[in-house]
Amino acid sequence: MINLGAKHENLDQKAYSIIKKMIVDRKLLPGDKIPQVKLAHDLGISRTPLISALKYLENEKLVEAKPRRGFYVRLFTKQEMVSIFELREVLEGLAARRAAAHITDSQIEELNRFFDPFKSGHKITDLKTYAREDRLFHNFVTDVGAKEFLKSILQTFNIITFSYQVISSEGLVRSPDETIHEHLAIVEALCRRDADRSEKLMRYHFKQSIARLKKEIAGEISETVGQSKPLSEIDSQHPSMEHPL
Amino acid sequence: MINLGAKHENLDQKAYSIIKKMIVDRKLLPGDKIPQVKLAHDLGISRTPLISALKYLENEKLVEAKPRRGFYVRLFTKQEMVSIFELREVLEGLAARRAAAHITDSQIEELNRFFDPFKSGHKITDLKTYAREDRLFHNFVTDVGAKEFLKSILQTFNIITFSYQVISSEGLVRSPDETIHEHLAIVEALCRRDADRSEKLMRYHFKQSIARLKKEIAGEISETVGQSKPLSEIDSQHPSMEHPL
DNA sequence: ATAATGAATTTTGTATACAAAATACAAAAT
DNA sequence: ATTTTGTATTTTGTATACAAAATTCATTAT
Repeated sequence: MINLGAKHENLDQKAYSIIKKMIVDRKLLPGDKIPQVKLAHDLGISRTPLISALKYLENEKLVEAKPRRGFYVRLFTKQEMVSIFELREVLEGLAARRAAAHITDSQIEELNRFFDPFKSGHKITDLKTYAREDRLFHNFVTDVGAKEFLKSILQTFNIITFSYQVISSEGLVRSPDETIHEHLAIVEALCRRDADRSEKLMRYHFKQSIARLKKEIAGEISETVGQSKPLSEIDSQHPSMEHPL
Repeated sequence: MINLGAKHENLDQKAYSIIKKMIVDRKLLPGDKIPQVKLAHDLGISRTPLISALKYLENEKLVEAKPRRGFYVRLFTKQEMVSIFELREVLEGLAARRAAAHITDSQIEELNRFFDPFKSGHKITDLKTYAREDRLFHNFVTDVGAKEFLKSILQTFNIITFSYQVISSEGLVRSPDETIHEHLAIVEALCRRDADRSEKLMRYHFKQSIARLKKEIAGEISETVGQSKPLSEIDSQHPSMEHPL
């Protein structure tokens, strides 16, 4: 039995962090019912602060309250995932622009080490590790470029995205071989502190995933993920893009 | 399986709506402490569901929890208001684009009646009525163009904006005579279902307000500098101005 | 007069109790 | 073998109790 104690932080805040981590780490899976009595007991607290934490998570959309039947880890439809990606496109675009403008030298060093194991050009097979790096990368850009409001919204969406593992394994919408070049291009733009390009590339990255999600919904694509065009062909491939490179 | 009674509201949801309305209606002002016992008594409930409601509002940033000293109606600095407007620019831009694409004929009729009392071209003196129309207009675009996530974020920002009445009266950043043309132009673009133009005009509308807010802040800082504030304090204020999110 | 001290009072954070609702399960009916 | 009904068990929503912390306010000291 874990005992959180009641010293400085309130119990509901601690419960909140722990439950959130359980969702991120997939100890609690989308659709799961939250066992209040058991969880409260495991955490060594009463139901009161636990319910406070769940209220908080409910507002963050990570948890859903069904009246008179309890709290459930939120499940998202593919349509809802499209909505979330549309928001992430706009918001992480903004975060990337800000990040490019404010990134420090030491943060650039750190950023340059992202995706190191995947720079060889070989086909990427370790989906799990790649997905982790993907998540950490997006969180890093958020941390550098966003504060309070934007940060809290994006952190939540990031969790939702990677805990949503229906479309393809590890929550990846597209294959690593397809996204690695986009990721590296964003890294490069950020390291060069090119705000406009960072934003455009980040948006493009999301536009591609949104297009893929929509295709999945329309049922026009098979379970095996396809191959995309190299980044250099973006302009000619997408004349209708609002922000061509 | 149909679930008929799944909508029955718990006391915390009712308390949530009422407190939210009290903030919108300025019965509770930014900075005010929430008197838990009194409020619970007034609402005829115990502190338990009241605190649940406050947790919810805390996550929505309408209320702030100070550990061991209670809940307060959130107060925003001008810098934070700039952050919120920058987010609104991006998000309401998205909402406007989506609204233009999805608006129905009857919604167009409704939209066309917005700002009717202010179309005469005469100087607008009734700030209170104009501010109300302004708020309703932005909420209407949100309702038409946004679902779940975007909608709940924007509704909250809309409340914050209009409950923040420091810059100018009724929460308006700029005068009606300055914004009425922008509002009418957005209405027209939406009624023509011109998605690109709707987004562009909505963004422009916000960019103008952001510029005004930044001017106000810059003015205050130069005044402060004029009063020979220590250099260290000026330095520490500078980054949060450039990097508000 | 202002500041410091320290009871008295209020408020907060949390546990617990309990009725009402939901769920699980067993027995009876189709 | 299902479906239905009835009952026991669990879970939820909410009130209440209470220790610990914060606040108030009167009193004493500087």
